[in-house]
Amino acid sequence: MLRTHTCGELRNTDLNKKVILSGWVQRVRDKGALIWIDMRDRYGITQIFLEEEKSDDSLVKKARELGREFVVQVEGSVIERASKNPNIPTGDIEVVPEKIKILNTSKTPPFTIEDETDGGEELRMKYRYLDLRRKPVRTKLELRHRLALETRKYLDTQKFIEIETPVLIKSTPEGARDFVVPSRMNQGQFYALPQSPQTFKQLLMVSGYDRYYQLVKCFRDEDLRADRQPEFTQIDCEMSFVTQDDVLETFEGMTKHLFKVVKGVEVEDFPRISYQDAMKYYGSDKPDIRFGMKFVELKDVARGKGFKVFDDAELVVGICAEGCASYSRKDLDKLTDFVKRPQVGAKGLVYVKYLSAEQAGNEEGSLKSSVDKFYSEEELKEWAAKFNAKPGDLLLILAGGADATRFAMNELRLEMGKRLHLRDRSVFKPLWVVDFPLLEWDEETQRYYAMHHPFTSPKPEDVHKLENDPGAVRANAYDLVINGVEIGGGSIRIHNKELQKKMFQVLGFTDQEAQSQFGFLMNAFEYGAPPHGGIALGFDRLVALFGGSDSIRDYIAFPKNNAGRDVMIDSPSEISEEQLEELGLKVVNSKNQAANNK
RNA sequence: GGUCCGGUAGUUCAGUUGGUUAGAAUACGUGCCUGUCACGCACGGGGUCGCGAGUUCGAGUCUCGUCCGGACCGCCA
Repeated sequence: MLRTHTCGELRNTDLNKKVILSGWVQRVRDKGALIWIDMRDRYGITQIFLEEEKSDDSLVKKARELGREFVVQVEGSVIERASKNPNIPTGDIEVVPEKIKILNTSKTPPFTIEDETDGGEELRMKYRYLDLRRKPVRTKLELRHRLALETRKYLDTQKFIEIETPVLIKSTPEGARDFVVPSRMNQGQFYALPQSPQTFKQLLMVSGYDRYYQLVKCFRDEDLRADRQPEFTQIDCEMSFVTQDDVLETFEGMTKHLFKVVKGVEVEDFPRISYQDAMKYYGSDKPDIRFGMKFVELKDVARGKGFKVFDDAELVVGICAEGCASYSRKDLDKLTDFVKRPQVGAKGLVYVKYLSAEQAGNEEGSLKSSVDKFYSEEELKEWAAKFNAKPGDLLLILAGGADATRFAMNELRLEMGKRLHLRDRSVFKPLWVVDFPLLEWDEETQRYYAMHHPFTSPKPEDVHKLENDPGAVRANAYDLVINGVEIGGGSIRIHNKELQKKMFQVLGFTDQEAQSQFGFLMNAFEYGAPPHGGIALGFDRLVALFGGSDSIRDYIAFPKNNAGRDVMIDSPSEISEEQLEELGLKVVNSKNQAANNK
């Protein structure tokens, strides 16, 4: 037997027991006459204790051979510690060894295996198998496991069944770039890895599996971010004979369940706001509603006073930052620099300080702004009223084209939320964003694209606009947003062949293209397709949100870096001439050739 | 495709206006230490300053290029 107990379970109640432990050497503290060895495994740390005088010479010698991360087996008895350590669960006891066996040696690791490691990101990713030994990383993977388990348990109680769908599928031009896999048996042809199991789950609905789910890897060949990996996991679901409300209620229930059992948090009912209102009040389709600071539009009160910037603007919009009238010139300059960054893109920032009586040095308080030249105090007061601003508050105003200004104001609102500590990681505010537009016009290619995907159904009352005003058609589509993070989205699907055909027409597909790419789905719709709809939640993002992090990388055992590389196994990599030959492929252009050959 | 930040000891970093032999902490090694638990003390080894070119009497430091890593914009139905 290699062990009778783990390194995390022995307590006072185990005194005098003969035990065998196996694990890694965390640290040896050799004080000459006394030697302590911290032994670590997944479950915790147990202290091994030797006295030079009372122990066998060979045992002491063996103990002194141990280095960090050696794998050892210790046989001995549990005793009470002379001086206890209240900071760890096993801190009342220690094990006095009779035998120490080195199961394997270890090189000194390139960084310390400690909660607060000295290793940088790059090194930890290269030696990810060592990084995973660290408790903070292990805790994150344990959280991931727990969420996966509870998701499955909940969906099982709701009569969902998990069905696997294929990974080698067919490339389609819509949406994100596909990862592509060459076929040896069909040279010159390629599989694609799924961006989502979308069409398969819809086919399962046609087959009568009216509640399907899958925790499934999906793949998108697009550039990465802290919250985007080329392979990622979705909680993918589909239901038949449901309305939009049925889907929202089911997954609101699931989300609440996860918060309750995994985090011990009771979240309130999720508000539902339309895409249009989300854009109007937050400038974003994934608003963070942990704090207010809603947009207020000022065009009607600000125009016609000779301030050209506002007069010429399509949109004049502001937010009210509570208690920020005390901001100095320097603070305001910093905010101005923030909005002028190319990533935010505003031309400038107008402020109005609603000074309190104390700040103004008079009895009533006063209003001071960067546009005092154009607006009287009375007029500024009228603005303040629109914001429900109180003395002591600060109004921040941007103007310009509607889309760009909303975008910049969203960035500014989030920045102010951060500065005012209103984005508390222990607070969770989910919401549904509903009534998304069905289509999005793309200037570059001069055509409409499906905002969600081409299988999303238009709202029945808007279907008649498909011909003449496709941009105005709203979809039965919804997103789940939590704390400003898009956690998932879905829709009620089209289940009628004619409507699906029409949708492809609007998207600029010829009948032939639609038939060759999605014919299997439209054919299936002719054999009794039930009304259906579903949702997919980004599992990695959900786990990171639960863990209180913006980056999903730490919650993935073996993630890729921001260039899509796995620096541990060094992939992607070239393949041999023989492999290329078999696949009927030839590399004609490789900018990485030189780098890889070094 | 673009913008920004970084690369100096095993590791994390400092390094002044361009100027003598590039430092600290930690890790590692050796010795001492009877209750440690981030043990302590003493001593020691450890450097292609990412790489290449340029400017200069002289480059870790300035310029250009390049590679690597990180963050972001575009992109992500």
